[in-house]
Amino acid sequence: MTTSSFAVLALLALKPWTGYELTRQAHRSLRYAWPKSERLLYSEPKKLVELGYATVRKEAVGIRTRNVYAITQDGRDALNEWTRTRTQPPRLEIEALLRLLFADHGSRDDLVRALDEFESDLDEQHRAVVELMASYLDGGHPFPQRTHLSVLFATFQIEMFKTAEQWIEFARGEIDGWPTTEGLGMTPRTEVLTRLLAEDQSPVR
Amino acid sequence: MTTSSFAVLALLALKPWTGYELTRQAHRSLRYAWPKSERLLYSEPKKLVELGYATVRKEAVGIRTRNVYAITQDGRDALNEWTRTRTQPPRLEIEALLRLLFADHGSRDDLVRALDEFESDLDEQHRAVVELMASYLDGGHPFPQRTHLSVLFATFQIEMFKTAEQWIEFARGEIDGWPTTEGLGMTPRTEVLTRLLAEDQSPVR
DNA sequence: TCACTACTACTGCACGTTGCAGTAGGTATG
DNA sequence: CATACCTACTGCAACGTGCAGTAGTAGTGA
Repeated sequence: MTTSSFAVLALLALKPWTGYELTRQAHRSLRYAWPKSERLLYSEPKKLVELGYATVRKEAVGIRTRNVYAITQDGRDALNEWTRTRTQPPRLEIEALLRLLFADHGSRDDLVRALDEFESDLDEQHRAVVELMASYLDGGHPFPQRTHLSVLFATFQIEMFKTAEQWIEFARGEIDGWPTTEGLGMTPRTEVLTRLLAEDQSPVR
Repeated sequence: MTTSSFAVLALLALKPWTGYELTRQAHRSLRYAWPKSERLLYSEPKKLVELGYATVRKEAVGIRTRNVYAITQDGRDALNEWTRTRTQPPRLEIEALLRLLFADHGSRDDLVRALDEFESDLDEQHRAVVELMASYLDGGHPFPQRTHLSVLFATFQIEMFKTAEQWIEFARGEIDGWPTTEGLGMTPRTEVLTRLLAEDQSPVR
């Protein structure tokens, strides 16, 4: 059982889903905390069935069938045990920052473009969360009794999006003042920033 | 060539490294933007050699040898081309938030503990960055001419750490007001938060 | 000088995960 | 009736991780 298995198990604890529905639901609700491929979302419930944590039922849709997965009591027990285990450390993959770290191998325009792309990726996700919150106000939550959890999670997302977007604006300003991406080193401005950071102070706000 | 291949290639562009040194350097400098396993860091340079982007030289250390990898001109060209390609969207894996989303399957204590663990993981990384900045002030950067890039990157990290830590404090306060993790739904307080978020405003600060 | 420990320096392997191609029926629209 | 999009998967190669295993090197103190 991996964390991804428990993520799927937790979805099954809400209600039975078909494989396809699991991919949709994971895309909507898990994507920002635990992003997993569609492919995996089709494989995991099969593993859960083998372990006795879920059951499958074949359902007819015209000539075709689909798999409906449901959690078992053993599954609920396993889920409850999982909540008592140590949480894994966070893991952030941000290619735009990798580009920044090695920006001296490309032009200033390349770096600025990487930041632009980062910003538009964030904007897209940011807007989606804001819209989701608006829909909750209209009673649009699929599991109304869980709204308090979704909203607290959304608070985290909005905070992070805003901070990241502010930093991008800040970074653009800094880079504007660079004659090139290469070889600048510890300029007076960079020293000011380093000094602030060494005292754990924010140069952005 | 994956993004990870380019990450290793970018390290080789700085200077030649042994396999072991690559794992150390990736741990120090790439971990927060592009976290990769030690295992991969040993495999990637071999692939680069096969592609003609790097060379290996066996170096004797007593009875044993180690592999020293160096970038080729083809490698530098490939690296420069990479800076012009589309940046991948960011990807965040935060198990603590997954626990929050499904906190109704465990106790309130479990949820609070998950947040505590999240916080201590962040704290550890946060402190490491602050210390790194202090060391830069003492001229401790291994590639002094690249300090401006490292420091701008560190600015991002500090901003994100501070924001995440503030949110954790906020979340603890919210959860304190919950009688249980389960079934609360759209309470008056949650509605206040939802309304703020739907208007893209921060409930935290 | 010798035991011990920590560091250096990897490799093999099983398993988790992704991306993509392929397959094909169902449903709504004009 | 065509066609486009949605539903509903599976197979497979390749990417990536964690862990066990192997073993030489360097430094410390007894």
